Amino acid sequence: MSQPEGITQILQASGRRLTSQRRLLLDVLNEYHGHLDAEAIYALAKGRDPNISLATVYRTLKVLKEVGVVQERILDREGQKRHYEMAAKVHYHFTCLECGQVIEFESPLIEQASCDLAEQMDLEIVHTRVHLDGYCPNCR
Amino acid sequence: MSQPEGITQILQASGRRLTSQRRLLLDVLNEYHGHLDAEAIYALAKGRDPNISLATVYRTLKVLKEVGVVQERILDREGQKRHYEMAAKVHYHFTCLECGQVIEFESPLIEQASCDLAEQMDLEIVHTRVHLDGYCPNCR
DNA sequence: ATGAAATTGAAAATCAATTGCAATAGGGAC
DNA sequence: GTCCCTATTGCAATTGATTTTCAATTTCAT
Repeated sequence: MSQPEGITQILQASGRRLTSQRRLLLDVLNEYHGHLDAEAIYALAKGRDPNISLATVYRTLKVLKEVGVVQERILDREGQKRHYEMAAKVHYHFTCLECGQVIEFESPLIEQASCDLAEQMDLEIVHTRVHLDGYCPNCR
Repeated sequence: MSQPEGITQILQASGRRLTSQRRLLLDVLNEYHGHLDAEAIYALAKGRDPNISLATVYRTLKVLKEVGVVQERILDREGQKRHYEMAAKVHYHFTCLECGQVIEFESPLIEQASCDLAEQMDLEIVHTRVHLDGYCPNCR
């Protein structure tokens, strides 16, 4: 019930299978809709299936990314690790350099900037990554 | 002559020294103003000083980053490695997913979007990362 | 020139992410 | 339901970028 029906089909359409591990990870991602890193996802998943391995987490995230169900982000300025979330409508992120909180936002202006550029330079833009960092109201 | 005078001062102001290795890396970064990764910088530097080590390259890039002389970027969507360039006026990047070419661009719209958000959410924005990928005119 | 402190090279260590392999488990065909 | 082929898994080992440790060297204020 926690899975949108489509996902099985999406996976199977590309000859993939919906295993219990994949179902579990989808559950986790759906429930904790923040921006989890692989380690955090692993920890949460392990709480329900102690046998799941970190390698499976990475492999599953890769698959879910490929089929467009989850999105991968680099949220910390150091870029050391990646964070994952269920694919949602286009939005961007702001990270507070002090407390680490992540704020999501949308921005038609940015979309327009990207369209402008595409037209002007004759590009086909597939993906737009935008990330701001700075200080949130509490920390500034 | 290839070094802006300021850099020595900038380094020394923070109790750092301008060593031959640092001078060399600054030369390299100034001459090849593209977006080099640490390995490429290392290769170029090694051509002139075979004794320089990769660790020094990383350490120096870190220092130059800290004093604001170079900027670090994540240009490939995989985010596996970082690229470096001399700090210049604010600009963003587009990477062709096919041929890998990087196109730089400026965008007042993006700056405005970021200012708008800052005001609206009461944020202080320190840094704006924007990166587009897609296909360049030749590859689309 | 002297010396304290910063910096270096080389090798080892980290850390996130990936991969090889043998064992396991989906899920279509019967 | 049973069979079988193949995708997937867990585990351990590996990769690849970056960082750190440490003894030796170099910078630069005095």
